[in-house]
Amino acid sequence: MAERSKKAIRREQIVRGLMRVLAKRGYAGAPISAVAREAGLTPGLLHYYFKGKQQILLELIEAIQATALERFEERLARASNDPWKRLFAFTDALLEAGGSQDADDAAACWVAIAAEAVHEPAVRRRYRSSLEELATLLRPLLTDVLAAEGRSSEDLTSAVAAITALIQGVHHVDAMAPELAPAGSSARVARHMIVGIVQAQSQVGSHDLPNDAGRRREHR
Amino acid sequence: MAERSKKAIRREQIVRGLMRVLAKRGYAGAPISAVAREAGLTPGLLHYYFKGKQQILLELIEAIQATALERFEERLARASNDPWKRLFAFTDALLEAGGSQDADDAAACWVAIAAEAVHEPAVRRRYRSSLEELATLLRPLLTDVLAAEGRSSEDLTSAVAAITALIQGVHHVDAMAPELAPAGSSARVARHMIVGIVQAQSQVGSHDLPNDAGRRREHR
Amino acid sequence: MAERSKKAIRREQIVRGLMRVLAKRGYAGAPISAVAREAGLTPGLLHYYFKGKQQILLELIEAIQATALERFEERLARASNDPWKRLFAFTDALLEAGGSQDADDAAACWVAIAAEAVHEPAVRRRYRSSLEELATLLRPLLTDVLAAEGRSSEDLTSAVAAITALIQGVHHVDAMAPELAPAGSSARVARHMIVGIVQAQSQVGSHDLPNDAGRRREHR
Amino acid sequence: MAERSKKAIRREQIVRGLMRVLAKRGYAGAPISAVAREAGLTPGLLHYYFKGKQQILLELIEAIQATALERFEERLARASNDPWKRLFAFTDALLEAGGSQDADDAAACWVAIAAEAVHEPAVRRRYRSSLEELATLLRPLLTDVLAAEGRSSEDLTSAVAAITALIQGVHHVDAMAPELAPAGSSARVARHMIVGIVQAQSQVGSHDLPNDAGRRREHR
DNA sequence: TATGAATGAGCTTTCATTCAT
DNA sequence: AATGAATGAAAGCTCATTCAT
Repeated sequence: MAERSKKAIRREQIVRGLMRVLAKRGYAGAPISAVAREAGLTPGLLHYYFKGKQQILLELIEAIQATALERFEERLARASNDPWKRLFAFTDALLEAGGSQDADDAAACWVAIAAEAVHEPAVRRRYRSSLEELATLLRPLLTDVLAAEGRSSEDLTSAVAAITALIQGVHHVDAMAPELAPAGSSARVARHMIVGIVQAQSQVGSHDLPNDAGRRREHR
Repeated sequence: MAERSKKAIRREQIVRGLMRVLAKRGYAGAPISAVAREAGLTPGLLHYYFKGKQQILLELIEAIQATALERFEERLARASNDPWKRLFAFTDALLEAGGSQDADDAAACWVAIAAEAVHEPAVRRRYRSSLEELATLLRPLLTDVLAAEGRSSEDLTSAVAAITALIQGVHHVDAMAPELAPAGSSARVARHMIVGIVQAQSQVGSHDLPNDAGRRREHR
Repeated sequence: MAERSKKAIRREQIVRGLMRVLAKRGYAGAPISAVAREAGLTPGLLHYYFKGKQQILLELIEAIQATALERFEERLARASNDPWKRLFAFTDALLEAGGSQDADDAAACWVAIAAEAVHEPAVRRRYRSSLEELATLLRPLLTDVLAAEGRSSEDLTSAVAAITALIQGVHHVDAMAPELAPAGSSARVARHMIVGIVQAQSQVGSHDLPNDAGRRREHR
Repeated sequence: MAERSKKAIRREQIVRGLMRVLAKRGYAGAPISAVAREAGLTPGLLHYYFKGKQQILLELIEAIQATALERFEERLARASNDPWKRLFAFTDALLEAGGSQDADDAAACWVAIAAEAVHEPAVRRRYRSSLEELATLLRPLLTDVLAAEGRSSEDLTSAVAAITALIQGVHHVDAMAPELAPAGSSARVARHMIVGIVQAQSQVGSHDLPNDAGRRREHR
């Protein structure tokens, strides 16, 4: 068990080392030697615990995802059975930023990871399965909300995709141009948007939206 | 004019070369030699027209932005004075994807550009000013819509940030996991979300959203 | 003649361009393009007037030498028939520095030229013939002084070499560590040394110098 | 100790590699690959032990200086307390050439180093401090000689600069046109000049040298 | 387990020179 | 005479990875 523990500790050390360097300097600016230095280890040792640099990145993706999902679990446990609260437990958990250095680092890393995913098949696979996992968790939460609001679930897929995209976009803007969005407002803004999506759901798909949107008001 | 054209043509050739390679292989995977090959030129010549690799990237950011804004201008010219149509001219222009190879490439590039922006100050500056330009264009469009809907503009900043984030996120998902969102649904989904945001505007800021959200409709 | 003149003017322009860049940035830091810019010409044109970069350097060596010898001629013309004055006309002409920008540039160039001469046979040849020309001019001047002082000319060769070395060394120090020698003192210091050499001449070659030097005083 | 030795040995190997290539081909003609080949190492390894090419050069400057000063220490240890002998221990140590391949290489290197010093601030700094170190060592030696000869030390600075310049110039001529000076005569010639300088010292500063010089002896 | 020396491939960039115009 | 676009060969440097210890 001490053996197993040592290995796990080392791997975690290394993954955290990559996270910190990646957040500050990007993937190309994160040579193994810098990651090793950040982790307090030597370059050679990284290859003892990981087959290659990419393996560390893959594990980082999992780690970031796992951390976000842990936050979700915690919030979910404290949430009542109210479907809205459960849904927001999810979005708040994923959009929590500025709270900790780790959360900020994770957001910055996520952008770098996405860039790698564009052209590295292995990274792309892992990255996609992260997105799919989020979608899988999100789907029942959203279904419950729609049910509670008396809406149909016909365009559920699009709504899930939209929320997923929104989450990515918020990470993006938080990492790159935090001054665009008032500090800490991300989660709150996202809640508004999601409320909007759910409200819009009922009209979606059957109308030419702009005209309809304008007319809807007139009927008031 | 032919003189001016020669230089401009070469630079455009090079920028397009970077765009294509960048979309497929990422920034680190886009060596000057590959960009030159893609552009049908020699590596040395790229440095004749550009001071360095980063300069090409900066020009690419401008080019992508310019192309998107051209699409916006076109749509705006064809749009009536209806504030909703004008707003959607903007979002549709920015989210149009799958239409052309260039548009898809641009979306993929945007992710790579963002990753560079995280740690390259010059790229970050240009990237930010792109986001700010979008926000600047978006603000009056959204203000008009809110006015037409009889809503206040008090939380305009957050709404603009939200839409900007959404656009980035959609590019992200389109580039990385297009199967999450049904083909070509991005622009339509975005319209729904924006309608939702505007509708949500009136309640924003005064209520604790999760609790309120579920009940809001019931009270109507 | 206008044709001939044009060509001569251009070549001089180019050589002066190299001199200025060479003095500031060294040979490796003096690309053809920079020389052309300094000369107000285009890179292609330099190769029209010179076969290659090295040719310009060779002509620069001649130009610097010619300028120094012109200064010598001028001073010699104004000097009386006093052998010492004629000798100092030579050393002063070669060590004049700080007087003009050109003279300072020339000193700095001379160091760069020497460095090229170490490994470029053609440069080395020209450089050596410059030194030999100086030696040739110096020899009769020194002979006359020795004769006037009633000294033998037996170690003339060494004395000439010594003065030549001193001139090079002064250029060296002037270019690199001007604060070591009080401003403008080079020529004056050199005069002192040369007086010393001539005075020492008579004892040179037959004694073990240190012992002798010490004893010489005792005999006073 | 073996650990310390390994690193020190490698660095010395590399510095010597640079010295040999530099002496033959100049700085621009001494690519890292050639230095590595000369040292029996691979190019990548040079960057493992040195941050860059310039760092190797800086270390070479120190090494050459250190070697010369070691020779000086040796000679000084064997010298009596005679001030002349001690002074000549210095000049002989610095002008010893033709004795070893290393000494010849060092002289040729010195010219290349000077050329770099003209335009590379870091090299210039190190080069200057070498000259200043020489001056610092030379000053007390010369002061003692002047005292022993009953001369004042009023123009000590100029005399030190003059001797320093002479040493540089002799290296220069030795490296470039050794046939100008009879083989091995450098040190001997330098002795003569220095004796001359010391003798000239007493007249320095009070007379207009050229006019006076010829007559000086006659008046005695 | 751990180290860090060593390698080699690959990158960006510079530049003398050529040449069509 | 003059331009400046184009080439291609090199250079310095970085870094993932391997491996002897």
